[in-house]
Amino acid sequence: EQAGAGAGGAGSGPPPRVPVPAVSTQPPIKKLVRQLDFNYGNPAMAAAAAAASRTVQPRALQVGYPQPHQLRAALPMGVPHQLQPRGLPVMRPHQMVHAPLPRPALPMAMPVPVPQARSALPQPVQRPPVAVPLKPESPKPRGRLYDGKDGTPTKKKCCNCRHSKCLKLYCECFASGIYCDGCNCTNCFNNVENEVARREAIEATLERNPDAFRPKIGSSPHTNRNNMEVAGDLPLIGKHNKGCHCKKSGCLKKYCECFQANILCSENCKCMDCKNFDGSEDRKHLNFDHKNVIHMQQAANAAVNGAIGATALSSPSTSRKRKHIDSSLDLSTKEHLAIRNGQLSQKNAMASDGSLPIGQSAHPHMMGPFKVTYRPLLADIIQPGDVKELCKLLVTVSGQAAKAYTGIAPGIVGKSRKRRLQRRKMEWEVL
DNA sequence: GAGTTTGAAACT
DNA sequence: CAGTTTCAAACTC
Ligand SMILES: [Zn+2]
Ligand SMILES: [Zn+2]
Ligand SMILES: [Zn+2]
Ligand SMILES: [Zn+2]
Ligand SMILES: [Zn+2]
Ligand SMILES: [Zn+2]
Repeated sequence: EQAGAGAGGAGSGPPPRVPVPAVSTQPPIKKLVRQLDFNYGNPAMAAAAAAASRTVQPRALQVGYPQPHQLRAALPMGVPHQLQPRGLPVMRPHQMVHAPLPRPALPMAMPVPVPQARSALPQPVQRPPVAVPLKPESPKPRGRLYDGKDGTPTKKKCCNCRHSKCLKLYCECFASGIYCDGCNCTNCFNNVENEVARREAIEATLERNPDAFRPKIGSSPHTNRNNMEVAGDLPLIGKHNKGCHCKKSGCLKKYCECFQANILCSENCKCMDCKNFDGSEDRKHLNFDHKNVIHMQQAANAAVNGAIGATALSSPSTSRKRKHIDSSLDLSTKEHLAIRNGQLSQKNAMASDGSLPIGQSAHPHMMGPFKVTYRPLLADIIQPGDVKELCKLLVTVSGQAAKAYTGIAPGIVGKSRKRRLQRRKMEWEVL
């Protein structure tokens, strides 16, 4: 019974730690789940935003989704914020950034997140571990950003809301923190013209759930210290923060947010008859049907209704959820990596070629309301504090080297400290 | 494209 | 917090 859900896992059977077969492809995504995708882009808007930001005076940003708690003052300019500010939908690291200058012009402001209370360093606490941005995948991945048709940027379609005014989380656009633009919605208030109402809606939403605009999928680095190999890592990195509550989809259809995000169900999920776990035969079957959506759906159906589902045939014990995904990072690495990257791909990122959940990088440009500009891949990875550390390290190292060469005793720096520094240095090299 | 199914979000 | 309703997307035909 509730197989999947929590119980299963732990104790019973041998963990079939099935190594996941290479990931295979999954159906091209169509739309993403509601709320899962935060990056939309719109070059024009981005440019405008950038321009606008340039003209504004530096002040606190705030334009966007106000965080109830305190808003911290301005972000360090020019510096990428590192942690994701709570509350707001952030975009993927390498793609966008908030403009350096705070305070976007009004109209575009979207959810700019307010930096969480502390700015940077403080939180050793467990911030969601994050995966490292794999490959930046440059700009093209998403095949259909622009629909070829008449050359008009059809961009990805957005919502088709009719009764929510696009001011509720039901609306994908609103949930993603973007304005509706080119959507097929009716009675839309998620636009600049209705900024006031929109803002109120945002506040109300945040009141209900302060994390409403934060990414729902936390990442979990499945990487080892070097984080390499992540890329090869299978499909599932990260887990849904709240978990799904599916009852009839077996978590093998896009109705399931976990599945849609291309991640396995976790202990956070309270789904029934979950088949979205590592080692699930049913899930494997899906993956094997490369690129064939129809086949995949059929496989999913089979799994769900038990017709063919592996679960029907094989051991009754099959169902487990993965519990601790994380694992293997050493502390220091975690410290460094955990903080950033708050989110993984929130959508099913499978590309036509079957890629991983993570990257989604494709957006060549970003969307408007947020001010965005292109940013280096490591922009969100490298934090100001890191830079400082690195500088310190370099100074220290160079000093030591000098001493070594000059025969001066190096004793000043403790060994352990040195080691730490060394380790850090290595981490940097990796990055 | 119309109609059904589904589970998150909203509401009570 | 649980139970119900609302909603828009995923899916089916
Ligand atoms: Zn909408
Ligand atoms: Zn929309
Ligand atoms: Zn709309
Ligand atoms: Zn599910
Ligand atoms: Zn799940
Ligand atoms: Zn599940």
